[in-house]
Amino acid sequence: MSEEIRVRFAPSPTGFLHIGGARTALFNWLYARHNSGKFVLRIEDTDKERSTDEYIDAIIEGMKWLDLDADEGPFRQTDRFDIYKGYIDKLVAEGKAYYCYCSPEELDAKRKEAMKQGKALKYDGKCRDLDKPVEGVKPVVRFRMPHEGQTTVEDLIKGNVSFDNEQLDDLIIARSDGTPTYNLTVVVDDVDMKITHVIRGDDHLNNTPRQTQIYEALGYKVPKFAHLPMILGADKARLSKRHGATSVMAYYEMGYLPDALINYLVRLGWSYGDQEVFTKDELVEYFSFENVGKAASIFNPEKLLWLNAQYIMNSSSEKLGELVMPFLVKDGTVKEGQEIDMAWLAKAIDTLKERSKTLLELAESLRYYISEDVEFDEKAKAKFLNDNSRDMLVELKDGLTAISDFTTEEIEKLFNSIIEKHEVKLGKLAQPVRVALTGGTQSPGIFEVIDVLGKEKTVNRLERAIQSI
RNA sequence: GGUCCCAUCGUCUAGUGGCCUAGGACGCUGGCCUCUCACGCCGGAAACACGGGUUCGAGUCCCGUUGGGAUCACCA
Repeated sequence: MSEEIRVRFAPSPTGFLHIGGARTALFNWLYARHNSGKFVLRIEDTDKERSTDEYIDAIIEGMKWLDLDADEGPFRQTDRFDIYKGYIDKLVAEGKAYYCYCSPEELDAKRKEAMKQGKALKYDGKCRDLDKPVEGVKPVVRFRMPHEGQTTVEDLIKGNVSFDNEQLDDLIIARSDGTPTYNLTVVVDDVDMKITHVIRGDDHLNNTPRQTQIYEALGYKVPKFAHLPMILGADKARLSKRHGATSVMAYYEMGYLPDALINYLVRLGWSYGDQEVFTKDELVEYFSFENVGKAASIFNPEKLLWLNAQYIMNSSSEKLGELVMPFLVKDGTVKEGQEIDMAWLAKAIDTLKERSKTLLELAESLRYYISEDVEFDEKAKAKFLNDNSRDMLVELKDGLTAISDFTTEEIEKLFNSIIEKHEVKLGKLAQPVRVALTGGTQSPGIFEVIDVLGKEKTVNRLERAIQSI
């Protein structure tokens, strides 16, 4: 019997959950679900200077929105300092790590010098063989890296990657205040949490041989690795605020559906033949590292927008009604405490969902259905609400008022009789009506709009438009 | 600069030596549909970075060049 697959997402709470982190979390989640394994969330907050509880909450909020549910955690490394301490002491006792008394300033100066001379920026090993402590200096602990041979990382995505051990320097595993650093904690935790596959961004690939050495010094089996290619901005630089929104929750605010973001993100680096749109179940079923590419990819907001439109189009109007409510409340279309008939809202959304790329757009369009009055677009009013259309609008208003059976069929008959009488095409009447009812020149089919609005609102708005001429 | 990774349309990608006259998707674009806007449908422009090998045959394998990225903290 094979061992259970266990993966983890291990963000550092020094910022919000961003696009890159979300993609890493997603691939971990997919791998766990595909293999019926476990997905662990671990917060790497050993850097107390930069980590905050707010960011921990923000990361959890982002994952919750994306519905990337963890099976275990969140674990916090700051709760585990005793564990790391034990391992650090053990390493020192066995001579696999040593105290280093060099000051940060001294190290910095050496780095700059090395940079100037174009040499490798590597710790020179000054304290490596020191036999007694330096008085009055709080030392850091350094891991004693081997200087000879090679370390090969077996990566599920990149293949075998070899590094000369000569390259590896004696990295710091404990700060002078005794707190552990990343390269130690990540190894200890992955061992302790029985992580079988380390799936992370390929910016970690260069760290991997160092970590491999630590695994071996501790006497543990190294897990499997899968280093995901980076997500870059349009200028091929690392994705940052300059490239637009990078925080996952910003996409919530812009009216994106979580599944659309997921679908977009998964196709950045992964593919399944020519398929573009996937359900979550399909993703779980199809996901495999064999189909993960090696090259970095560029974040393309247009394609995400298109996917979001697809997801909106294919969502039920009832569900969209629920999702769009917060946006309606936020922009004031729906007042605090105002009752909205959700069945009616769904009917309104039926007419709008194939012309809304985001929930924000949907909310905006919904305004002319929900609000009492509509504001006329100046140019539209000038072009369509004028003496040319006035008579037809009056006839329509009177005709609609007189209709007892307010059905689309009857309404269409009325429209036809008016345009026949005036010898014009439907557009000549439909556009002025559209402006009268929605305030602008773009909307769903005019009969759909009237149907959603109902008799009273339709007649009132026509009256108001006529008065404005 | 050292080390490591990477390289198919503008972008995401299919391609695992002959099925490639290189396929799909976004975007762009011409048309159809039509009461507007969308949706949808039909069509178009658009790529194997370059140079050497290996092979009967290379987008696919190897080497080099070029280009891009990552990393080199008492950050993770």
